[in-house]
Amino acid sequence: MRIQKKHRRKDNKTIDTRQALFDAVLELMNRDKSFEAISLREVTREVGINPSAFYRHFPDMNTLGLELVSLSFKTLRQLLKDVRANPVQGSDVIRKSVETFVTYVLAHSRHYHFVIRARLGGVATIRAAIDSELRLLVSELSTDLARQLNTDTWSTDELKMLAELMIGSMTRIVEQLLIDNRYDQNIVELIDLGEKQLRLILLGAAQWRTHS
Amino acid sequence: MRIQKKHRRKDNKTIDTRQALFDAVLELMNRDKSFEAISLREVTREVGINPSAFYRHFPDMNTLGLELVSLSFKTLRQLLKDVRANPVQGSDVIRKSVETFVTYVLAHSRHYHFVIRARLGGVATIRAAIDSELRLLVSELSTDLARQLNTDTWSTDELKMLAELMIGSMTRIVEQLLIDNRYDQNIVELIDLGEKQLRLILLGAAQWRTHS
DNA sequence: ATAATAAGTGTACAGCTGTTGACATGTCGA
DNA sequence: TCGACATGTCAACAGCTGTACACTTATTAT
Repeated sequence: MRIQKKHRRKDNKTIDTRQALFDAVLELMNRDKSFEAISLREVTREVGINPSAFYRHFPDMNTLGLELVSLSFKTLRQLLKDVRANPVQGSDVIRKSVETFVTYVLAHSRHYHFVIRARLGGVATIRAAIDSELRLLVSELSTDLARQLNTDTWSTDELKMLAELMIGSMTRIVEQLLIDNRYDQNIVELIDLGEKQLRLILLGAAQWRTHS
Repeated sequence: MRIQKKHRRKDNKTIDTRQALFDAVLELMNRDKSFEAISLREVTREVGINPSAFYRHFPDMNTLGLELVSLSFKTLRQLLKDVRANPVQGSDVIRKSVETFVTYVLAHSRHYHFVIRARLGGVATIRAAIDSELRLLVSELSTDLARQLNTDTWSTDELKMLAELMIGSMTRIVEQLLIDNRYDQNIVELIDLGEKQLRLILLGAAQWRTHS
């Protein structure tokens, strides 16, 4: 029995092509194509390889898309891990959180651009993958919030409701940030918007049921 | 000079075909195709006419999509007009508002399904059209809110921020309601979610700057 | 050095696409 | 009645698509 080993050239050409395929898809989406509308041949054309060579790396576009989803969320998960390990300090926690978040999103803009666009528009399997990743985020934030809020007045469902509201708000910010070059409306304005929305939500959360 | 008149058969066949083209697109999107991925030929096939006949009604798919946008928002505008003319009465205003909203959306589900999906995923021109309609909604809601809130503590930007938060929340509800047959998770739950989110937002709004 | 394997090329195929032009048919006003 | 016009059919086109198969070339382990 033969031992299966990873094949790679001395210049890592193999891995580069695979990466180039990812990049090509992201680039084409950046040029205003939805994932569904990108053809296999377009991608290989962009990379500069023969259409047949695509199959050496992925069985079809769909699985490429799915890998792109988990790849994109891996970087987001990294951000959240960093933040949790090294919590935001200082007086204005909310503002700084939004700022680091926006900075991070812009640094990986093409990944998040892909996610935002494919979340609703694309193929069912990809949509489902993104959805389950987002659900994970919501439940993670829920447990984070559970530690900070009074668990007597907050049920599990209500924590989820709050988490969804916060993530929903941030999602809208990302949408406005990345779609249609609309970041010409100053980034600072969007950070301001996100900050105020979060602040208002947390203000509401602080009053939740204590007023009744 | 000849007077141009609308041509219609006694059975209104003309208008029916046009309507049938709209319906075909909505139907195909309901079968999980993004608008961009629907071909002209598919639509005519669905209707049962020759591909060439399409051009008798629209110059291309894009303008059909644009008309579909304004058509969809026309019904939504009607809802809002109704609500404003006949405001929700009784003890639980928020709950009833969310209920009527959800009912209305479900009654025109295919239109809103189209809007939700095309808002981010589709062609640039259609995206822009939907976006400007949504901006209009936000500004309308802003002026509505201005009448109900203390304009001393609420600036125009802040009113817009609040309106965007509320509409964003409702948009998420619609997304969950219409995408992926996910309304099997009971509709009542979604109404509950929407109600609580709105309640929390308004709770935060009530405290906005009065606490400082 | 050689055999195995990974990666890429070239060619070919049937199927679908948008769009055109010439033609047929039904509807209605004059 | 008849001509104008709206609507629809039919056949054809060039172009793009995904995928298959046989092939060449590079890389690596033994």
